[in-house]
Amino acid sequence: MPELPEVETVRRGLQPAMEGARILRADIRREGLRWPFPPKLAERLTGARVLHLRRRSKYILADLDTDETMLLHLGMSGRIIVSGLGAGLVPGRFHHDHPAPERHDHVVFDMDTGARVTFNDARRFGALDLIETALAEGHPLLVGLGPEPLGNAFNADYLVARFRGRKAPTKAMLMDQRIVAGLGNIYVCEALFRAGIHPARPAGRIGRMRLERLAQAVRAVLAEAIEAGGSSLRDYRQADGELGYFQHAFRVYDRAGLPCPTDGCPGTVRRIVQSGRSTHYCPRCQR
DNA sequence: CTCAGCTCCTGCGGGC
DNA sequence: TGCCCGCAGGAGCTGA
Repeated sequence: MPELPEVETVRRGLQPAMEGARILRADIRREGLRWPFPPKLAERLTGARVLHLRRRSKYILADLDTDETMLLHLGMSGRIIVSGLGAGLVPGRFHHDHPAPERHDHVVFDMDTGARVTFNDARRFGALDLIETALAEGHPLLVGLGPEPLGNAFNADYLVARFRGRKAPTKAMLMDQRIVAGLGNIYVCEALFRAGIHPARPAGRIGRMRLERLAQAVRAVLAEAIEAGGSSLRDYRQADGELGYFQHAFRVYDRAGLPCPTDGCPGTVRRIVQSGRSTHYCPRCQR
C-alpha cells in the first residue's frame, strides 16, 4: 500500500529514533514475511548501530556499523511505528510505557534512544532482509529498479526512450518499477490525471510534449504528497502514528462517480480495472 | 521480450 | 447478527 511518499515519510519519522542509535534488542516474532528472514537475524542486529537511513524506491535501507544493511519493504499493509520517543525520556534506558504488542507486530526493535520501533504488517506482503552494505545496491530486489522519479535521471527524454514502441497501457508502464521506481496505484492515477493522459493509452503513442508534462506531473504529485505526510486510507500511518493527509488532495483516485475537479469540465470520474487494479480517471480531460 | 493474469495474506464494508 | 463477496498504497512468477 505505501508508495514512495509514504515510505519517505516513514523514513523521515524513523530518523530521530534510529539514526546514530544502537539496537539493544531485536525481537523477531515470526520466521519471515513474504520471504523467510535471513539466518541469525536477531543476533546480527543486536548491538548494531544504525549509521544512516536511506530510501530507494519503496525500500528503506538502514546501514549498520556491522557493515551490513537492513532492507525493509512495507508491501501493501506494512506500518512502522515509533513509540517512547516523547519528551522527558532518558537516553540509554529502557522505557516501559510502550503500547502493548498488537496482532501482526512481527519485528520489534528497542533502541538505546529509548525508542521502540515496531514493524506491523497484517497481510505479510512486506519484506525484511540483511545484506553486506557493499553489496546492497546489487540486492536482487533493487538491482533492476528504474530511476528515482524525483531524481535528475527521470525526465521527458528518459520517458521518450523507454516508451518508444511500447503498446502497454501508460498506466501499466508507470506501475512497472523497472521503468520508474516508487510509483504505485494512487500516484500513477493522480499523475496521469494531471498530465491529461488516458491511462489506457499505449505508452508509445504519447508525444514528447505530453511526456514532458507527465514527468512534471509525477514529480509534482510526489513532492506534494511527501509534503502532506503521505496518504492515509486504511493501514498507513506515519512513524509517529499520525495520519498523512494527502488523501484529501486526491483528484481522481477513489472518486468514481464524482465530478471531475477540472474547472468547467462536465465529466465524471470513472473507475476501470487494468491488469487487476483499479484505475480512476476523467474520460473528458484524459486522452 | 512483452504483456496479462494469478498469487501470497488478512481485514473491512456492503448486500442479503 | 451472520455469512459471503469484492476490494485493498505491492510485486514476483508463470505462461501465452
